[in-house]
Amino acid sequence: MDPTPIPPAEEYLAEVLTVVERVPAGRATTYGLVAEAVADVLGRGGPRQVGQVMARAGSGVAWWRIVNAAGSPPAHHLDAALTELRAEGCPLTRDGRRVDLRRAVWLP
DNA sequence: ACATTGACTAATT
DNA sequence: TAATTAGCCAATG
Repeated sequence: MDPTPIPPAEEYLAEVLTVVERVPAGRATTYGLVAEAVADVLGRGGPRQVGQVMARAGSGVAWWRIVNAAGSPPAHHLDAALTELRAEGCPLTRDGRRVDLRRAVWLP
């Protein structure tokens, strides 16, 4: 029988979204950490793959809780992300342009 | 099969 | 602190 008619990319997509859903409001995590969590299950993928998935995911997911290692949300919707994060009470840096990962990071 | 691309990261300057 | 460089992994043309 065919237990997996699921394309690898779709499986990876699903796993990434699962991890993203676990990030609590008011906290944030990085592409790299999500990639590691997914790799623990699927054994493949890296930060760039997570980014690719998020780009495809669109709305319906809390994409603004995923930031790069420096704490900056994706440049595509930087202002929108900062607005959402602020609304959730996510700790930001003094200049208010990035997430203060030292306090806000959530480990998968 | 090869080259290009991308919501990345870490090290260097 | 910010800009640049090199490395990385899979999707796409």
